[in-house]
Amino acid sequence: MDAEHVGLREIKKQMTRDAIATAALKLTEQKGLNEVTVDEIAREAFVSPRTVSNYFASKEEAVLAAGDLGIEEVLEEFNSRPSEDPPLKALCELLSDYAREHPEHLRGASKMARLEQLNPTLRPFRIAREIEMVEVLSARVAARTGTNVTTDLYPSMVASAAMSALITSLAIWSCKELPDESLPSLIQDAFNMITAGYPLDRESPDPARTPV
Amino acid sequence: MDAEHVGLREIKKQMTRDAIATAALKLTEQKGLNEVTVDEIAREAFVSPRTVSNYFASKEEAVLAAGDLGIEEVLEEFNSRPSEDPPLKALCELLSDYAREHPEHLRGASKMARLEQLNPTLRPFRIAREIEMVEVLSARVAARTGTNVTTDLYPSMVASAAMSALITSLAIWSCKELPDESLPSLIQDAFNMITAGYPLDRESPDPARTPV
DNA sequence: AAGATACTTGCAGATCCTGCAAAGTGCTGT
DNA sequence: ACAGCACTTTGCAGGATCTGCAAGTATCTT
Repeated sequence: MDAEHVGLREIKKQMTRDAIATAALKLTEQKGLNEVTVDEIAREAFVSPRTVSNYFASKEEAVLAAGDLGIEEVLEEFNSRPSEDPPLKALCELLSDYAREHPEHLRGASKMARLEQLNPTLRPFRIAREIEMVEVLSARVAARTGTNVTTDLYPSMVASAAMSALITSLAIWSCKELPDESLPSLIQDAFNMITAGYPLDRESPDPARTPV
Repeated sequence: MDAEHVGLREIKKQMTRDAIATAALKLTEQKGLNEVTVDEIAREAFVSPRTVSNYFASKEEAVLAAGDLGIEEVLEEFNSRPSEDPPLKALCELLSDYAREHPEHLRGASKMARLEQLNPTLRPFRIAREIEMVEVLSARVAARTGTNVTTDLYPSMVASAAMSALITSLAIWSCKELPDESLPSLIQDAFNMITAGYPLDRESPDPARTPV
């Protein structure tokens, strides 16, 4: 069995997974998640209700799977590129590059944000996924810097700060309806605020804030 | 109707709420949340199953309600004490003072952390609560500093960083089984790392890390 | 081609959650 | 005190979710 070789089985599996997720997302956009039943999603995706449960533990997870950014890939890259740069610098570059090169994904993210406001049931699950990523990231930061996740403050706090920079940037960018091009620099601003130690809380009277 | 006057009704309501939450926590500690049914919780708390649903939307929320720290109160104090100090400084003081004065609550927190590892269903709900607090905090930071939650990076990032400092400190303190007295200074270390701009990511080669 | 393996499906049972209406309990004004 | 009001508890019914299990179907390996 080659590592290259992807069987028909794998392909079909991915296809039904996508079909279910897409169906869930579509129906949710139409009627709101509360009005959508698993049976409906199943019908829309041309599978049995039982199969839906085989792929997702709940409606919510199905919807979220559809709105998935490729952030996992970014973390993957962070992992596989063992540069000597300090973690926050590397992450800043990776994320702002990603924002520059894949604006589609990020448009999708802001769509999901709106969907989440309309369907609060989604929140806990989305956030749980976010936290999982932070934990993965913490471990990698620790590995890179020779620190220890369970005993040092550093790795967890860096991971959390980086995620916060990304999420906050996205929220502001989406809320202000800024053009795609401005997102990368907004992300850089956020990271700068982190490494600058949150100027408003130090000597400088003027915060690094983006004016309205 | 005085603002002071608390009717018998209110008292009873709070009591049944506590009874249900306590019952949920107790049973979960005994058998694991998966093996606990709402009916059981109801029996343990001497109420009908329907009443359990009246108070909590799910078993998970009932369990979490039992392990509630008094962090809301701390935020309350942050709100009601309009000092001129920068937010991160004020929060650092408030939280480390709180850790010094109410170690019981924080012991409870680390118990809940263990419970959460054993019962992963709890995670999404706990985290969702955390995020809610971050959002409240963001709003207050914004109000204090004259910034805007929806257009400025500053308030959300500060709130998130502060929560991260608290959570990470608690995790490490709990994991290392440190004495109660050391928690406040650990929290201060975490806040120092924030305002110092995460030393490892700047010029200093030596991170502000706590050695094993 | 044939056996092993993995995916899909239907069904049954347990549980959860909600609306509704009836009964119980605390509250308020006279 | 007591009558009327408001809120809470409760049981019941119905719809929905989730899981294990067993049978059927498709894919993979040799």
